[in-house]
Amino acid sequence: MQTEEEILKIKKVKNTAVRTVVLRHLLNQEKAQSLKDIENALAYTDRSSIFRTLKTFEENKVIHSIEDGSGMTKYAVCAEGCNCDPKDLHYHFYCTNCDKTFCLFDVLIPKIQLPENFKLQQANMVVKGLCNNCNK
Amino acid sequence: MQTEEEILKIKKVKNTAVRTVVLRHLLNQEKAQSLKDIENALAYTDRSSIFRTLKTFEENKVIHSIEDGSGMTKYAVCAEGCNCDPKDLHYHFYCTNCDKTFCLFDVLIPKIQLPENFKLQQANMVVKGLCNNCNK
DNA sequence: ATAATCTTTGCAATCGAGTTGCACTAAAAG
DNA sequence: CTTTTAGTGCAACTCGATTGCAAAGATTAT
Ligand SMILES: [Mn+2]
Ligand SMILES: [Mn+2]
Ligand SMILES: [Zn+2]
Ligand SMILES: [Zn+2]
Repeated sequence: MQTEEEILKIKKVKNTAVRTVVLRHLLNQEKAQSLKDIENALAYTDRSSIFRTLKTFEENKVIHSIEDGSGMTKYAVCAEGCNCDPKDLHYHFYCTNCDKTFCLFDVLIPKIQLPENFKLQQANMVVKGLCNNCNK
Repeated sequence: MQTEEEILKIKKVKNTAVRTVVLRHLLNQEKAQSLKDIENALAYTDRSSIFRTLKTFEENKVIHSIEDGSGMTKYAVCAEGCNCDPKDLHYHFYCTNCDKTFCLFDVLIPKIQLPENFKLQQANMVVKGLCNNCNK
């Protein structure tokens, strides 16, 4: 597991106080975080600073965003070596009971055969249902 | 192809002026429509009426919604026989160039092997890239 | 080291998609 | 026809996202 500093160095994002603490928070969570989640966790850091940090992280592929339909965009740290291109595609699971959203890095995503002449660039794949904790 | 009246009858949704015109509009489009798209197309119908119509349609499985990451939820008429359960899952394609979003009814969606004890209920699968028109 | 320049941060204001309360109208039931 | 229920239009509001701006911090040039 890489440290915040290593990740930022690799992704060529300058290290600052806010960036370090936001990235550390994301690394410590198992579920993808919304802006509000992060804001609540980091009580003394301003929302817009976190917001801009997330934008910077996303542009530089430190994190990726997930639209899970909850109304708030969620963010998760990219896997080591991820370049946010089609080969790094993976599903996300949104639990309709506990609201957890996380990356299913281990679930194989098959090659998607698009119609003639379509070009795949990215994807937002969200599978919804009950997580193991809630499916009882 | 079913008429608006037939669809509403099958789905047990009472037919009204607003509902007919909204459904007709959706049927006439090849791409999924946002609330604003519909509002613009139906100049004399109120936004909140369209909004509530869409909610009613979705609850009764006349249409399904798509979160394509554009910031606006899109809506598309369900295929004949669709019941909005896992077996009716299909991908959606969002063209990052022309902003069209549509249902890929013809692209096979493989069985998704979820982790132990997870239960699949629905999904929001959006593949992004260039459509055949824009990929030139 | 100091000054000039660029970047990041915090705060407040704003935007806009989505949603709701309420009164009015239309349709269905009695 | 009268009562009840459902649908509509309008205005107001919510809330996540985004932006303008000035202060603070970091970097580069002199
Ligand atoms: Mn992910
Ligand atoms: Mn669809
Ligand atoms: Zn759960
Ligand atoms: Zn296109």
